[in-house]
Amino acid sequence: MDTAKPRLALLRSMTDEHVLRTLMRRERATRAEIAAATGISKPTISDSVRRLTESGLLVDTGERTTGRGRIGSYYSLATDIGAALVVEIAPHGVAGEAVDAFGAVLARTSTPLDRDAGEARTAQVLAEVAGTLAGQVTGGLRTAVVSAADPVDRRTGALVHLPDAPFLVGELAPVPLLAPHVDGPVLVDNDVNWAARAEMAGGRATGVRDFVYLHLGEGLGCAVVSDGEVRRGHGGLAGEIAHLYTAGPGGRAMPFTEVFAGLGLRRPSSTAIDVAALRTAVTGAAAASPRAVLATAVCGALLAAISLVDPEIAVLGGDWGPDLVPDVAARLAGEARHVPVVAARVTDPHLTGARATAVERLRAAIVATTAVSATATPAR
Amino acid sequence: MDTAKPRLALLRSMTDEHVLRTLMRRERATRAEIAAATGISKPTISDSVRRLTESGLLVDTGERTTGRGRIGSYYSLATDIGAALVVEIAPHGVAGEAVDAFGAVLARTSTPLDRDAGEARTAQVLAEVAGTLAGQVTGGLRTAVVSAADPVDRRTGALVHLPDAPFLVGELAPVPLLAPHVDGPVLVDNDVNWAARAEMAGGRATGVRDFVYLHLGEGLGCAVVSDGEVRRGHGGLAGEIAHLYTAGPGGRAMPFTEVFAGLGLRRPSSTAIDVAALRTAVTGAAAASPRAVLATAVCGALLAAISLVDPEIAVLGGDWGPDLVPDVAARLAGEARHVPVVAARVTDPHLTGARATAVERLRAAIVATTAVSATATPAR
DNA sequence: GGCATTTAGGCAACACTCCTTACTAGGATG
DNA sequence: CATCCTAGTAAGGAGTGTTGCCTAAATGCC
Repeated sequence: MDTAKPRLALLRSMTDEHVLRTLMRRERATRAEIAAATGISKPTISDSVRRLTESGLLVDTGERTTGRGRIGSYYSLATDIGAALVVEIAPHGVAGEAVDAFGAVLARTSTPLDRDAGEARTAQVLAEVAGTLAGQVTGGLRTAVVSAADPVDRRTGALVHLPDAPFLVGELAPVPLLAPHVDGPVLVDNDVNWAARAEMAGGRATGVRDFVYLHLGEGLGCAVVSDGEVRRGHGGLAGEIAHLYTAGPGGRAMPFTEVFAGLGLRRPSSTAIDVAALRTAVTGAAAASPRAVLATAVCGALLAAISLVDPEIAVLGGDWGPDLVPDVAARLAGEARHVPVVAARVTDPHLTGARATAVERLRAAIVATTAVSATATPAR
Repeated sequence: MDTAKPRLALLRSMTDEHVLRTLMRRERATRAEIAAATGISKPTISDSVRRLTESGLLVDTGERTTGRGRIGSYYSLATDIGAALVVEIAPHGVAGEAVDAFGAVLARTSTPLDRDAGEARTAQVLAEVAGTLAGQVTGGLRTAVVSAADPVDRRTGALVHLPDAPFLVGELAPVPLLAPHVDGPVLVDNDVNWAARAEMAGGRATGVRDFVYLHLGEGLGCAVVSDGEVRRGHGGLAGEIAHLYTAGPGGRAMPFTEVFAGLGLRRPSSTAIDVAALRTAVTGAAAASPRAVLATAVCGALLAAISLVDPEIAVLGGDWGPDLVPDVAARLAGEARHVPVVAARVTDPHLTGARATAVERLRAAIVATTAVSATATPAR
């Protein structure tokens, strides 16, 4: 049954949720202001504020209203209500933030890493970042959201290595590493998905409920957004397009990743794309050919996405994705089905996307403190 | 704000919903039975049943309990509470059903059509089927769910013709055609998506939340199920894979549909696949070659789906899809990423899938009769 | 300076919902 | 015929949210 059992306590917890969510948007407010904002009557709001203050979630800030009329008391969320951890794990380093329920960044830290620092070192740095930030917030970390530059197993949150794709961060399991510092759930997803969420909330895909975000950098990735949500698939590997068959040099069908091998655009003894070499090949005057080959290959991947997910637009991101927008758009326009192709806009999209989700989840955790439990009492 | 305003009327409507949904599962029940099933107290249930009876949604059936103890009265949904229309539009004819809130089929009718009956004739038959069924149910048709053997525009519900794909049913707009006979919303989706929903609810994909359903018949189609829902994409064209680039004869990259043109497996002067010819080519002893080409092409399409949506399994349906399961499975097993490939199981999947959704939507419409409106009263 | 105005908040009464705890009704069971 | 068992009812209570009126205190106008 999806409808909760009707109990008076349910109404009360709904009122409390309205009050809390209002104060997550407004920083501070008097009871009369909360009543006006929610449409709930003043006595009911007063009751709720008294309850929430007693349970420690709200505090009287000591500030008082000025201006005409009776002086009112301002209330706000308690300062020890907790924070959320946001972490970005990339081959070049680990960056972390602690954000509060308003979305404000309370603390920030980052540690650079050598390209081949190794998994043990990365794990150590990740734990250090979490520990540092946990020590800087009152109320502790109540949830964590992690962006990792590798595919993520949806169930365990661990990073996974796909054959013929670069393993940038390496064998790493963020969930157990963060558990000592975070008192709550840890959500791990790959950086491409976070970038797509960032574009959806304020970037080129604002308000778009169905689109794809193609990440073209050292690795190849794609985020699939359907009905307003990033879809991760059964194991979390949705959008891992390295093995997608596309058109390579000479019109031959081949996995996307092999197109780069064929063009000699891979880093030495690696499956990672050599971004510098690729840019040179693409910008060189006499180099019309590799550029056209790449545009065709990208176009093939886009056609697969168009066929399967019917996006409203396609966003190209990553180190060299935006450079190819005109070529891909022109090439795609000649196909039977096509969509607008635009370049990604959000800078630092991985942290930006993860931050918004972290705030959401922190807010949900706070609200859940007062929510009536959904477990129905056994029938008699 | 996603949380409704807390009002006492909300609790009451939740109680009413519990009562109604219980009687949608049980056909008839006494108030004490409803109380036991929902966990809500007997007096509250009695109140709710009185309200719902007065408003005409429930009726005292006149039946009485037998056995020890005081005699109880059985209640059930009113017979004039309405029904849902389920229609399947295919090139070979139009089939329709009227189903009640229990999922029982109240009436059924079908009209065969010639292959080239034309759109006007199809529209006429559709309206006739709806009119016939509307006249056979008390309470009228409160919603309709339509399965059509062509791509469907998600916003308008109209059938659309994609280039280089067969247009089996033709230019048809079911929504305005059904409007005179249905007092409520009309949902149109293509037959492949309904088949996938049928496999999800009792077929090969029972309980699977992420999978793809490949329809291989006269046309080529695919249903994408992510997080337990069929994803339709921006315009409703998700899964229209005719133009997906895959590997054709000689390892050349080409749109899926052109593979069949290259093999001479299209109907004369048409973009539709010649299923009879295909089966002959595939079962013929000396015909190992076209069979391998087809398996490879299907495998390419599957790889695209695996890359983009990460399914748990792949289901092959359609006229000749199940025949190719062993070949495709073997071919796919050699790829870097693969999933189990199984044959579709549900017979008559289009009506089966649509029926379940129709019942769901009918139930929701009935419950909405009593629900408190979500529109908050303006703040004062 | 005096006074009406304005606004936050408190209080009391009310309406409503659900629950608990009896209690009643009336056929089965022995 | 006494007892048991069960559906339903009645009464009372606890706990919501709302309305309407009141107070307190600062502002602004005359």
